[in-house]
Amino acid sequence: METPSAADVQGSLSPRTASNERTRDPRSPGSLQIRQQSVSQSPRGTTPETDPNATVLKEEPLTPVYTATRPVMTGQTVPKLPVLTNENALGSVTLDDPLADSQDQADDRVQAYAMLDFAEFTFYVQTMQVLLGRLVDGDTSTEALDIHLGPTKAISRKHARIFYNFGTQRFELSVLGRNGAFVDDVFVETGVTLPLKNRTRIQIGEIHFRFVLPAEETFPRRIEALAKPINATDAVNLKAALYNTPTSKSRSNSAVEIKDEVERSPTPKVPLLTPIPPYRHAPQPQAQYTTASQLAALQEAARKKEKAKKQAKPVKKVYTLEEIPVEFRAKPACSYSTLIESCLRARGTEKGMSLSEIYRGIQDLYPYYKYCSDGWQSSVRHNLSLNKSFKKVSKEGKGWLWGLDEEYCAERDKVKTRASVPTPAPNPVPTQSQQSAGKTELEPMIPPLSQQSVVPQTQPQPTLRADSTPAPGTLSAASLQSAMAARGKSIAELASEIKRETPKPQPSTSIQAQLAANRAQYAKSQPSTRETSSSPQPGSSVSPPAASGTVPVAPTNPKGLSGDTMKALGYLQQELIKLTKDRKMNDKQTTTAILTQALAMTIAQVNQAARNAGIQGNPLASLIEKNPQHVTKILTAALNAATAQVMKGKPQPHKAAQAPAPAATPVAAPVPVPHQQPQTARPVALSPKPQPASVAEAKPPMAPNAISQGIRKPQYYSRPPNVSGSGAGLKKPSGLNPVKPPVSIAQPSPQPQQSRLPPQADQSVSARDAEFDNLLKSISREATPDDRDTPPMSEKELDDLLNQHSSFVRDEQDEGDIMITGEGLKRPRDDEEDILMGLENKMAKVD
DNA sequence: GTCACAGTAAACACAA
DNA sequence: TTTGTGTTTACTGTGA
Ligand SMILES: [Mg+2]
Repeated sequence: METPSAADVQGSLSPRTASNERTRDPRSPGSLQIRQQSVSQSPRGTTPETDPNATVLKEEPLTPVYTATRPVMTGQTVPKLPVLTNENALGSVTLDDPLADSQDQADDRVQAYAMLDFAEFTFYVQTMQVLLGRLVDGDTSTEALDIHLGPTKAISRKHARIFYNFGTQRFELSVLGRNGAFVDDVFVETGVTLPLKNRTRIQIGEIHFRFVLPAEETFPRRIEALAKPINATDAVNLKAALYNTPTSKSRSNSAVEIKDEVERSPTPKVPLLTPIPPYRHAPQPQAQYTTASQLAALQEAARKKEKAKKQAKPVKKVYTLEEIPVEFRAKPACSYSTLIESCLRARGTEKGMSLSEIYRGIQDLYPYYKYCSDGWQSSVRHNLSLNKSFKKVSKEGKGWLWGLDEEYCAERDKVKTRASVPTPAPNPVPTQSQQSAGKTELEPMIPPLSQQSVVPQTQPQPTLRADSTPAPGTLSAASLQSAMAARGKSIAELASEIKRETPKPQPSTSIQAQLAANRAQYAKSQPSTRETSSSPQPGSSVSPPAASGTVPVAPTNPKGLSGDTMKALGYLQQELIKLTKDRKMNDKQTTTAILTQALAMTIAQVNQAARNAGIQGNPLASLIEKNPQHVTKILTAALNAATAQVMKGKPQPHKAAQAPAPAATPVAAPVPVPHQQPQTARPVALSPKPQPASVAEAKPPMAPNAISQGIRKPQYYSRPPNVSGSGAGLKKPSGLNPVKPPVSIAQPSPQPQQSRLPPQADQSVSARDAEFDNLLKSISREATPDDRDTPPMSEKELDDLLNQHSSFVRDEQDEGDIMITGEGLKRPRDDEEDILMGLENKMAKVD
């Protein structure tokens, strides 16, 4: 095996690849080192060794010579590896003569700046930067990746960059991927760069690793710095690779490929492409190894153990959003007890059902549970144990056969019926084909509107739930959300429905058109809405009626809004546009939808905050006056949420709102809130007690695993608003639960205050409808100073203007990536500002 | 603020 | 020893 000297590496100005070769596998004798390897001269010929256990699992056509496709750092030299020359940091590291024969060191030393310690391998950072991401065939830009993080689209093509910052003299991590990353269990959104300390934990998608600096106690082996001066160009081009020769030959420009199978297969021929690489946990390098044989022995033992473990317990497939049929993405809005009961009724026998049968039954009846992550089984067991409705019928094998305690059920139903408004008896047994057929199913089981929570499950983090909280919004937002809640749908779903259902020979591009669509949607859903007293639902109607808030914003003025309100709305509009300037826009319809939604959300949030704080008067105007930054924050979060929903069509209304602790981390909010006092900007006037200032910041005390599970254990659908979740019990059997009023998008569930809000007063459909209309009208009418005197723009003019936005395209590079967090949507574009300013002006003219 | 309830997770014990 | 099963407990969020 060729191990070019450092001088060779250093001296060459030609593009080359240095492979960071991992050769832990004992089956490749003498390869228990990681060494710089230049493949620049003859990538095919200089990798004579063939190791079937190569890390790189994917075979590709041979590439003659790696050609750098990345920008090259020029004109800069690195006298020494900064990290290692810093006494403070790593004084214990011995700096070898850079010109020393690398072959001598090859046996037990690794020259590297740092190490990325993955679960199954170790990547030695031997270059000034390392790119991590998802390799996409045909996308040459991804060929520059140093580490392939697997095929899952939750990982962006260029998801992260680890690089040495010469200015700060440290390694830093730039999060490039849409879905962000977790750094030391703290979510870091895209666009953020932060310093890396020794042993920093990084999680991208489901891939975990640590950034390890070469300190004796942490580095598995003696890591030597490439102490000699090197040309920065070389540094960039030195691509460390974790592969062995056979495949490395064919992948001269690639590095680590994280795959599922194959890796240690004796015949790593066909790469298996699994969405999430449940990669094997190869033995981690142990410190203090001095000989290759020792290392080999330990590694083999560990590997065997790992293998056995793997065989015994196959990794459950983790589905990506795309893989899950749309109709099964939402968790059925019924409690576990309901699930179990329905299952037992549908499939139970005299002898009962075993636990595993119940599992399967639930999965069959509710395919959602086929796709969601584990954890629900535990809840089922818990429920079986706890709930007296279920009793052990007979013993079988390990456990019991479970059945229904009909007596108890009957009693329970009686109590239920008494406690609530006349309600159809629960018939929790869905027909087998209901959910399977993709219907909204559960019809017989749950009142039509409370069927499914459509909140996509992304993470177990507390999320806003569209059907778990009373609609707090008063203004027009209420009607928008009422419409959503009426169908138990998320905003995103509703939005998509609006898109689909709105008769739009022409896409409705104007605010008015959108309004009309919303109105239509609202009206459509209204008849089935439970939250309004105007249309009482058959059966129980325990849910709080859609509240009319205390917000007196033109509550009785269908034609016009008060001056304050107008002013406030104008402010909102301007802020919205400001915020939008930094974003990549989409087609006009989408843009309109986003803006409309963001507006509605914001209003709802403000109203909610006001109500929480017992604010009387005009909360919007009041808050703007007292704490405009807070308003901006809310607006920002709402914009994020709206953008996520509209753009992705993914029912993840709360993702933005659940931005993991933006205030608690160096991470900025999805869109940096301008002029904001960091972390301290709290709505003094509106927050008598500490409460989340906005959706972006609103965050409950971190529940265990809350954030960390976001990526670590992707649950692509947030636990549905446990319809039965609260205060239900016998009083409110989930199956009988009326639809919960919609939650304000801008209102994260973690806000405990919201639950204590007085329910909104009833409001007639038409009133709210008009209000909604008026709101947006007024907003669009609110002229900017420059445009006050401009003549109104015709609908066509507006459309033409908006058409300009249709040229906005999505991020081509990451197109197809799954947006998990609903954040990171900020995509600046140079010409956006002009266009948006134009939009702003035009909007002002439109009426 | 308190309470009840449901969801979730974990610890633990037990049996196959 | 591992895995599945069942119980219990703790904690959290939600709604009344
Ligand atoms: Mg029981």
